[in-house]
Amino acid sequence: MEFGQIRRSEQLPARIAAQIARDITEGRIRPGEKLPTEHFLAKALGVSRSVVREAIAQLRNEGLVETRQGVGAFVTEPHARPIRIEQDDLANRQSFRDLFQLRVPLEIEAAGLAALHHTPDDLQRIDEALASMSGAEKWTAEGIVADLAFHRAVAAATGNEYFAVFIGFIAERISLAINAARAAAVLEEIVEVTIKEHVVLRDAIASRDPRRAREAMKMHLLGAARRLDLTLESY
Amino acid sequence: MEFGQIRRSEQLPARIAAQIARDITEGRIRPGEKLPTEHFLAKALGVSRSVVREAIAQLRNEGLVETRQGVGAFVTEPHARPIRIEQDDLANRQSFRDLFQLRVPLEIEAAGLAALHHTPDDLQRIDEALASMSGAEKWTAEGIVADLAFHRAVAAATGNEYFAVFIGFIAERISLAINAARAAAVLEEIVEVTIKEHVVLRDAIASRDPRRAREAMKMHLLGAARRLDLTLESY
DNA sequence: CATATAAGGTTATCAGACAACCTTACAATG
DNA sequence: CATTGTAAGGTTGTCTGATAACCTTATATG
Repeated sequence: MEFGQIRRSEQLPARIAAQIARDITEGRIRPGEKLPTEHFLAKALGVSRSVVREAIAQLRNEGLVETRQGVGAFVTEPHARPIRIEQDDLANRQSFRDLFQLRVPLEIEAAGLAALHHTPDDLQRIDEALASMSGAEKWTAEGIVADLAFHRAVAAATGNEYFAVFIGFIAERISLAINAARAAAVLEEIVEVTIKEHVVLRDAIASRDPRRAREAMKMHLLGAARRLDLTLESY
Repeated sequence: MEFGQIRRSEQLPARIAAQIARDITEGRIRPGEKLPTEHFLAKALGVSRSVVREAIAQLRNEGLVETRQGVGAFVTEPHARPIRIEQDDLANRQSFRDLFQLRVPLEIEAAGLAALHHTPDDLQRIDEALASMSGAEKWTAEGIVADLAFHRAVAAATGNEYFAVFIGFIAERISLAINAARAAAVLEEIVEVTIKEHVVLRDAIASRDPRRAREAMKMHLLGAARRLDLTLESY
């Protein structure tokens, strides 16, 4: 039983912002159109105007609307939005598999780059993460942190800032989804295999042979997919 | 002189949010640390608490902080945040190259999956993007939109929601950065080569041969990198 | 026709109050 | 002594009401 994972209910501004955002992204309010006034929204939604303002501030920050004092809030033309993946998004198996599948080529490439570019500091960080993982007796929060740290250390060793950002982002969400879906005891047998594969990967990176590192990462991820009962294409 | 383009002075919440965000991203307030209380910030900054709250709502929406009622606002871990890449971020060549390098394995994998999974609708959308691109006389906004549409259509044909999300995000940022960095005339000669490579890729996907599709995407992207004077590792 | 002013409406900010929640300290109980 | 309950103090979340700043439209004036 894992405490500290209880979700707090969302606050009013966030809920209202999400609802308006949905209306926008689903085309019910189109670019150039004006949102109802703050006063109207407050009345219609049964909240204070402050809450509406905070929601609109969020939408403005996301670039979904722009406000003109004295006139109103207008929906902007669609443009690039950040990538977000909430824990709820990965509750269904298909989405989880999709993200895992995305992870594979990224981390294989990262392994190859890490073999080419790692520094002694990078290797030390990889080793520290490995050591933390060996110490974890079970697939507990510590083990998850160590597994994440290992993958992040590999990504950082690529010397490419965006591999570090994207892999850190993806690996964390996958780990959290696994943790949310599994009882700790079930994962215990997986840890030993994972550590072995991590060691092989570490050694491959240290050998500065990118082909070997890529192969080791591929084996590790395909093994992880199998252990998670995920079917991925192979060719 | 462009009227209607005059920048409105930023509102107080946006300015305060930006300042706090700077303090966070520049390490003056670290992950896990608590922000000063709303009351304190309002007094220190000489604004009302509502303004502070709107600013914090923005930061919360950006994922930079999380708030706990009765306790305070805390800076989140970097990997808990959404992925954002602003156009400014790609103004320096190293960052642009890093993102391009990240793009390569993703789109190669996407080509393979698209070869396996595409539907007739997917293929039609790829063809429509190709047709739009052939019609563009120059590397104009239309050409950029068509190029993006092509890559997005390929990503959508994977049948994997996250390939679509991530590749769409990355390809768009790269296209915008290229557009910002180049005069239109300089890119004109690139268009013809790009179209040829797109056609080869399209045919490879349609053939349902993932190896051939991957090879075609690899050639296209490595060619694009060469044309952009980017040096990528090969192995 | 052009310019100035007034009126009405909307967003931006301010101030103050109370609700809900959290943390800490202290008292009561077994 | 350990555990449970309660009170106090502080913080965020929401509400109410007011004024400032801005925008648009209508009307008056030269």
